[in-house]
Amino acid sequence: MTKMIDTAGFIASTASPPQGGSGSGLAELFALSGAAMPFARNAEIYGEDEPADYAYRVVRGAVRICKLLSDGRRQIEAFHLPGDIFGIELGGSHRFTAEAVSDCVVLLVRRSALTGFATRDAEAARELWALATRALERAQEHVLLLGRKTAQERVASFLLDLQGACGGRAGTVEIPMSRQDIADYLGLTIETVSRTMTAFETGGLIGLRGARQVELRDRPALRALRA
Amino acid sequence: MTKMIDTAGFIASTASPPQGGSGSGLAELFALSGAAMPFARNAEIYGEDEPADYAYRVVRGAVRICKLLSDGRRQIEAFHLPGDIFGIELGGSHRFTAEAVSDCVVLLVRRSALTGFATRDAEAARELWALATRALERAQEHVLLLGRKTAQERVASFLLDLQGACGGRAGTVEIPMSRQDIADYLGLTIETVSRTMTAFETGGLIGLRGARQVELRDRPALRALRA
DNA sequence: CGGGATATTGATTGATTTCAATGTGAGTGG
DNA sequence: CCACTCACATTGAAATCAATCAATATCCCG
Repeated sequence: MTKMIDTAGFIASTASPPQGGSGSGLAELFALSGAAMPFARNAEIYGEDEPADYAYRVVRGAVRICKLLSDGRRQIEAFHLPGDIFGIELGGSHRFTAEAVSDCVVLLVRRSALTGFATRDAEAARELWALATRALERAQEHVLLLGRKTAQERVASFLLDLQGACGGRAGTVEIPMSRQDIADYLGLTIETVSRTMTAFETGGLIGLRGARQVELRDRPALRALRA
Repeated sequence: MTKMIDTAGFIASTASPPQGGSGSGLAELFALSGAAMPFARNAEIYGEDEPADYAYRVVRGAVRICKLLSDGRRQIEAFHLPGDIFGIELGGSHRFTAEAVSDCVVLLVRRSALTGFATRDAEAARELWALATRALERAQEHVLLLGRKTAQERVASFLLDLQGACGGRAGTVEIPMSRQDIADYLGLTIETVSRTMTAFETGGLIGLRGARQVELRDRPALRALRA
């Protein structure tokens, strides 16, 4: 018996925070004092080693957090969807690059506002800790994915996570990112991702309506594959 | 120009915390009210899904945080060395298993003591956040390692990280874990780890004095390899 | 001085990458 | 409205790196 909803995915969907009472203080902070900023597809939101003076919250679209290795290799560390907060750093500068996967809108608040808030309000401080810990949990799942899983297992995991994150009704998932993005997230090549998707379709596990729309036809089989 | 000391390794070595003033409140909490507990090599410190009622701090020895997949595959998420704090969870239960890599001693404090401390003291709350964020940074580096790196790059990274963590003088590193542990951390097989080490020795990059002691002979070459 | 776990080395297999070509679809301008 | 184009995706064949299977070596400990 597994949980009804995978909590392990790359998206927390903090849009509507779970805890009751006063609601999410951080989300409120963004809502009240956040400056909305639009980014075009593939635009850089912040770059590696740039000063980390702001925290960000996705309003619309999707964002990728990634790093470029010396040669061309790129690793996407995480995707962020509406409601997700990202860009908060321990040190003074960003350790990764953030880019718009699609046209998107994010809210910005000054880092100082955030830390100040957390210093004054114990609940906000806990929320900040919870945020970091959630991010850690996602990164840990990512490690599990990359460490010892086959291409099929990775793609199956990815599709199920995506379904959990932006799954519409009826098991249809809109994929907001390119095959290259998926490959760089899963530690595979686009060719392998493509081949695996095709194999899943051939096997009746999924249905492909173009490259960006997938129907999860056999969720149990996908779950079994995710190892 | 790279940093003199890799901050990216799997060990923070929080033994002597960097910030001045009152010193580390959390470390102090462990020192004052922590209960010391010894574990034999390979003993389980806590198991996956067990209630997470305690936080832990390594005093002596090494600890591995890992998960066993349905089939035999195992992924080690992190190693913890003296000074490291581990086992703090967002939810009520542990998401991984913690085991003693070698005979070791850890200090335990009740989770409630920790959270209570953080609620009362803003500085402690920040420290807790910093702890989670450091763990996140390590996991992110781990993702980078596993995502698109060759066996050579992984082993080179590992050795350099280890040197940063428990490196004695003169570039000699005591490896506290088995080849199997290393393999399960790097997402490789013991055979590949072994062959890579041998290749490094043959190439003059390292010297092996038994399996558990390595001399980093050509650090620049190893750095170049770590990609 | 065994003896069993741990590590190294060797030969072969296999999954994924790489190289290469073809297909498809969205956006644009005639 | 259609053809063009360019980016993106799929498919195919070959190469490669690491895994697997198998045997031997070494080290630690009693």
